[in-house]
Amino acid sequence: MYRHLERRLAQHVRDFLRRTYDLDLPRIVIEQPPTVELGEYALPLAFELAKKLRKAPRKIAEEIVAGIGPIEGFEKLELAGAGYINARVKRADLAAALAEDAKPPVQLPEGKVLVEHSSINPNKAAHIGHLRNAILGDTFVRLLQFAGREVDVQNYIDNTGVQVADVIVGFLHLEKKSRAEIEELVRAPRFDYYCWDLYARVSQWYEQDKQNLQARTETLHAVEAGGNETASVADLVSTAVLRRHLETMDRLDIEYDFLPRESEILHLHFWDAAFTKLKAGGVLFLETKGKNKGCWVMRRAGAVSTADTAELAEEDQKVIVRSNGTVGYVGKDIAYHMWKFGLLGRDFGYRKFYRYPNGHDCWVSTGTGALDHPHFGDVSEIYNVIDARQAEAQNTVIEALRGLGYNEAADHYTHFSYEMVALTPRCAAELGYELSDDDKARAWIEVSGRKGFGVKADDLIDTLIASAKKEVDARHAQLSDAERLQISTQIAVGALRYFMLKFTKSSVIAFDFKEALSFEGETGPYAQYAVVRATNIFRKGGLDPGGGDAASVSTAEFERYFSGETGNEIWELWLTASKTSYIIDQCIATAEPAYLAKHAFQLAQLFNTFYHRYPILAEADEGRKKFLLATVAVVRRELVRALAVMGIRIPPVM
RNA sequence: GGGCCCGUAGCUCAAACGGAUAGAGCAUCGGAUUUCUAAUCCGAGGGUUGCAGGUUCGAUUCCUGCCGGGCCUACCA
Repeated sequence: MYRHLERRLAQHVRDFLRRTYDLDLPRIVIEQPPTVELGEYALPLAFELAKKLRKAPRKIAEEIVAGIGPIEGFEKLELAGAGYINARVKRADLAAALAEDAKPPVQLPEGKVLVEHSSINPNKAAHIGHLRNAILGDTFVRLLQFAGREVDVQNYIDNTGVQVADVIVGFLHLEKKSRAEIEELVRAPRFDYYCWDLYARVSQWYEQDKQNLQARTETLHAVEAGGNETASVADLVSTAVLRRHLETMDRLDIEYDFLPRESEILHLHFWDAAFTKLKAGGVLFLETKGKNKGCWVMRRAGAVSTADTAELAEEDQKVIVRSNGTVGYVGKDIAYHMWKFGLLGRDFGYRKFYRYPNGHDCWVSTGTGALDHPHFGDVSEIYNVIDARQAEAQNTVIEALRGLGYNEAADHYTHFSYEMVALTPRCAAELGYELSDDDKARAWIEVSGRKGFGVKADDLIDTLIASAKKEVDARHAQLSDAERLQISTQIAVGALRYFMLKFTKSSVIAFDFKEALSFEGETGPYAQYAVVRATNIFRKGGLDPGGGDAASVSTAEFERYFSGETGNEIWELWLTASKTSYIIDQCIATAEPAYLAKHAFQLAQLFNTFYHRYPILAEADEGRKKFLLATVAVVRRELVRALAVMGIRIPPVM
């Protein structure tokens, strides 16, 4: 509702400026006044117009306020300060619309959206860095779905890369395991933990003797080529680890629709199709001299030089095809992204891979697969949730699309970039890692899968559940253990998801158990608890928490209860509740889910203050009680909604 | 060397296109509970927004330079 009124206000102001001053402003800036007493919207545009109109800002503001006329849904406009125009909405009207959950129609862009996230190398257990990726990605999916978009969720699986080859080297060369032994291991619980340790050992083994790197090269070639025993073992191992990753993410209610794998990008010759187009389009150039002689190269994204591709200096070149004829990962990524936009002219085979407990199927790519399958790819917009370190590679893919003339696609390609999760030195020490003096002085230390340095995702989730369970056990001894465990899990997931979302994407998270395990203050459980309290009011009162019997407050009653100081205070709660879809729009437009986390916290905070100040069931005045109940119903509904978009559920009790 | 990001309270972070008195949480100190559950609420202290210039009616935000930190800059992915 809030965003609907904002648009109407902007439209009226725009019309007025055109009519009165013959001015066309592309953007009408609309803000929020510092306090709700001053109104619901603030327009600083008089300052901006002062120069153009050669008048004092106050004078312009006066003219606008006097001349704009009535606007549906608004009480009036007011002049404030040195030239602000504050708009007051008709509180009762907005509240009535909110109480009945009115949803003004919105225009949606055409076409499907594809979100790629997680994309964890299937050679070891997932860690906290992967959790940030998956939680950001999954939340963005939910944001888009809330806004009404159709979304494909993809998780790219690099099952033929160096990292998988390394762990296979571990099985075959270090441990000299037979296929039967590996098959046995794969069936053990948390097989990904085994790989975590083995992968770290392989890295050490390489460092002991550079000769050992020979095994990596041979193994990688065998895995890429396919159709041999090594590749078959690699498939066995990477598939088992992948399954573990899906299980881990499912604990957080994160699901995928499709898992495109690099093995199919290779074996279905996606690259050949892309290569032909890239050569024909002049995007790639065969270097004939210098360091990159014999390689097909393209302009590196961000290269300053404006020279032709053929004349680029070495440092501005990005090697796409090596001199031995093999293609690097950026090349494969270009082909994959042409497929995403339906520009490649080839498709994967598909088969079902994993069924979630709720019955949803996750598909995987294959050579020749099922005839009957959902249609993936061929979308109009994509978001790639990939950490900031890969910005240049992502931009190179975008430039390749542009170079081929696919500007429409390039314009709708968003690198959803976020910073890494690192460990505080204290956290690293707690985990038993030996730190150099240099490391001890740092603000954070980067997680490293190669060194086996990090916090594993399942370990963190287990710790959170155990910590929540202690609290739940102490508070709800009458419940069964299974019930207490389920509540603890919901709290743990709420805490973890909120923790990963409360930071803006550009902020490095310096991970610390103390903070992550907190259930108080600005946390997920704080917001969950507010909903549980709201629900309790209805339960104790024998009422429907949906607020069906509370939605019958008349406009006149709303007007009465929203006046005065108390009215302002409760109005602020309603106003904040009305902003959920507005905030969600902002999150999508800026690709920043943290705004929603802040919003949910703010709403929960206002509710807790309200809850403390107004005893509702004890309210003697029936009309006022009905109004207070309507307040709780609306706030509860919006809070449940906002949390659901963040993938956070509400426990029955806390 | 070049490119990108960051620097805000003791700590961890906010502040949408430049806007009204820079806000939260944690920590510290002081209060609130026979109540719709205290995983809560109220209050207090805590800031030269890294430094120096510039643009502007107005700068944490934009521009330039400097200081400090991180990442990228492989015929790895």
